[in-house]
Amino acid sequence: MTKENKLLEIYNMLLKEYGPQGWWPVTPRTCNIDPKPIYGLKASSEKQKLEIIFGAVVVQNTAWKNAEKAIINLYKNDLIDINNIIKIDNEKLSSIIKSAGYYNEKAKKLKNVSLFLKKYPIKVLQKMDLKKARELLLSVNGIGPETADSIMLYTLEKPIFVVDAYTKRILVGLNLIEDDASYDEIQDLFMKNLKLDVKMFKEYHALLVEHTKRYYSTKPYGEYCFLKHKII
DNA sequence: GCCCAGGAGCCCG
DNA sequence: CGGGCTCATGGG
Repeated sequence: MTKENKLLEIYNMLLKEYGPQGWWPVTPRTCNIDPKPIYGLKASSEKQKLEIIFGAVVVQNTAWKNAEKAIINLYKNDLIDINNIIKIDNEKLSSIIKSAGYYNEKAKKLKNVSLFLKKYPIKVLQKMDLKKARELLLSVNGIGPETADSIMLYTLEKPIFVVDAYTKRILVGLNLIEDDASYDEIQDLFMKNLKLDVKMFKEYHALLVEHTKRYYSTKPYGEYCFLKHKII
């Protein structure tokens, strides 16, 4: 099987096994009393798009449940708002996102991102050339490759494949890449062998995360991974 | 007590 | 350019 076919086959099998994941979870527009990010919604409002961007920062190297609490707390304090984030003092912001861990760092990051978005609003980034938008995002202190690509894919809806530690772990497990493969290398593998499809890229990344939770979170990684027997 | 979670920046050779 | 260190809470 070619790599192209393998990558597509993996996607189809994961989708069949787990069903659509509906990433990225966002709080419904009308739900302001008891905010909670829900899977399977379309981020239609500007606030929902901003929630995804802030969420991408807050969830860095953190369990989603811990990040989710922080996002809900931001929401309740009317901080899914660029200007309010810029206004609030670091110490107070830190305490609000405490549950997500690295709260001092992440408070600074949220401010950096907000200042950036004031200069380059979401709508402006959306119209921009794909490579240019990614480059600008990466220039923000606190936005690395995975966070930039998550924003590109889930907020700006650009056809970029999001790579994370899990993606690599699974691909190494299936002997599709070497364990020293770089971020860009892995991203190229997906983007050069698959149709550039935003909807599919969103699902694929989410499915890989789900697959990791089941088969690649405890060593030895991928021991009972059902893909191993089917992907040759 | 340990390990890990939907990473990134900085420093150092 | 790459490896090691730091940032930190909460659940298993």
